[in-house]
Amino acid sequence: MNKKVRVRFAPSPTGGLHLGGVRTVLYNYLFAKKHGGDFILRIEDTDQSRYVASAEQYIFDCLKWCGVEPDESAVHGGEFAPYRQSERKAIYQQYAEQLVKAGQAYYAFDTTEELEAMRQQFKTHDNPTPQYNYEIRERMKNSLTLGDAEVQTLLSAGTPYVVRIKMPVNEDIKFTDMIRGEVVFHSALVDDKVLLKADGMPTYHLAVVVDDHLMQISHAFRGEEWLPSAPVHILLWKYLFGLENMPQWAHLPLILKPDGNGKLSKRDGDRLGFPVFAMDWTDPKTQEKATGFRERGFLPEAFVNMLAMLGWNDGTEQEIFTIEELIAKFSLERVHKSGAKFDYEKAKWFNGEWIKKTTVSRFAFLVSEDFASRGLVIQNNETFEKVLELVKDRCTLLTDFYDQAKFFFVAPESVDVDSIKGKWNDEKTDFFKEWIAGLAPVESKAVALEASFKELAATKNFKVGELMLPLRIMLVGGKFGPGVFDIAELIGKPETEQRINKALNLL
RNA sequence: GGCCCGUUCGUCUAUCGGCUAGGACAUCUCCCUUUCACGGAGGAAAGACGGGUUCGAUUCCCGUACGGGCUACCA
Repeated sequence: MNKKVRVRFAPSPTGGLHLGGVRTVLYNYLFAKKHGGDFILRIEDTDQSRYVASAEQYIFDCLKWCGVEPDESAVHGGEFAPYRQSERKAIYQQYAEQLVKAGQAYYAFDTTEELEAMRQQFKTHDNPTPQYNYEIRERMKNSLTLGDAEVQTLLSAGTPYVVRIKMPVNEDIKFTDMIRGEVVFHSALVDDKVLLKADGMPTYHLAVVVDDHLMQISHAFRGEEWLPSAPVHILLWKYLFGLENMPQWAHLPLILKPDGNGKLSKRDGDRLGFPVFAMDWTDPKTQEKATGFRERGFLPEAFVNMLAMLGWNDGTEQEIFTIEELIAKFSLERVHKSGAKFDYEKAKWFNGEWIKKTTVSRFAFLVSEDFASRGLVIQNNETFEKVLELVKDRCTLLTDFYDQAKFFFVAPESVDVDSIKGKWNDEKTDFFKEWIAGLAPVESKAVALEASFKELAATKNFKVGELMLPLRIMLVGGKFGPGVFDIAELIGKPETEQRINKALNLL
């Protein structure tokens, strides 16, 4: 390994960025940073008709939020620009031509209808989906079966064509995957994949090989779903740039649906009620909306931590890692081979742990934004942070703070007096009136409030227990929240008095 | 159908031939808390199956079964 470590991620901008994608980026990033290398972001806008600039921006925003920004990309620049496939079109065409000239690829003029007819014709019970392979290509309309003159005529007439790779008839194609070890494919079982489409754009197969070479990629990470097409890429490397220059491959295990089986899809989020995208995402084509982890109230540190553990661990029992720790400890040898079902409950647990260990000032602003979006504008940041500190142990998502802390700023709309009505009497009413009247007009500390409360209860022969729940319900509205006297201290005497009186009227 | 990959508690996983199979999430019980959480203690819960190799297999090999991925002019 004498090449500088250089990895890349190549998202399709129209697909958003979901769990599997973020994890691939993350492993790329961790590996590059660990080895002092670079992380490049290339955009797979192969289908120009669907290319949307805002969707590309979305990818960058997600990576920025996650803290795994690329060193080089269409927005960051760098020595291997351009980074959008659409802007590299001519480069791919040149390599496709080179392959055709060398007899390693060929022009194919078959129309969609002709391909469909072929599939119908050769379809059998044992072979439901006939492939355009070494046998079939002899019976199709391409530069292998047509004479040179005819091919030239078609070409000069502007007949649409694609370039297909010519798979060898009998060859074992093997390579060593960094995660799976040696993998062998037989060339006869792989079809003649399209390399260059009729619109002149490359398919992923050509683009990935050409760009990995030109961008000097040393290690290539991608999902396991790409494993079956690896032989095409290996062959392309052999033909174009030499196997000795090929990056090392790592095929990552898939992230699976929590229920049943299969790859986690965008749909599963809606169906099961959890996010699958890093941030809120609107499909540019269908306008379908999907919520993101960020908007659901996840801290990026927790999101990244959770994703890192879905397919890797350091061999110890540690589960909470900072990104720096992940970089230091990440190793491909410890990446798992089998897919992992996504567990939203565990994801929330990670977030709860991160909220607990993070100082509130780090996310106070985010929470205040959430409050504001629900119509509660925070005026005093100092008390706001005190409140967050008080309730943070009860929150697993940033959006939980609203329900847990709302009553500090506005009196509860509904007060659950039913819970205490049954055992209520005039003596209790008198107790509360007397207690509140006896309080110092300015601020009182929680301990002082508690002492005076207990003292008065004792002189009036009440058990403190009979009065604590009523006080809580008066101030909070229900049976939840942190210590009552902490609440009373923070909301201040006038507000405390008001809430008590309001509740007494209801009783 | 074909090819490829995989298989330890419900879920995520540890184990690189010696295992009373460990941890975490979820679940259950108890404790703490004059609320709800947090926290603490404990319980139940796993090596797909069949053959080898070996003194000894969860671990290595081979079959079988099951699961997944791919099988487009999508990535």
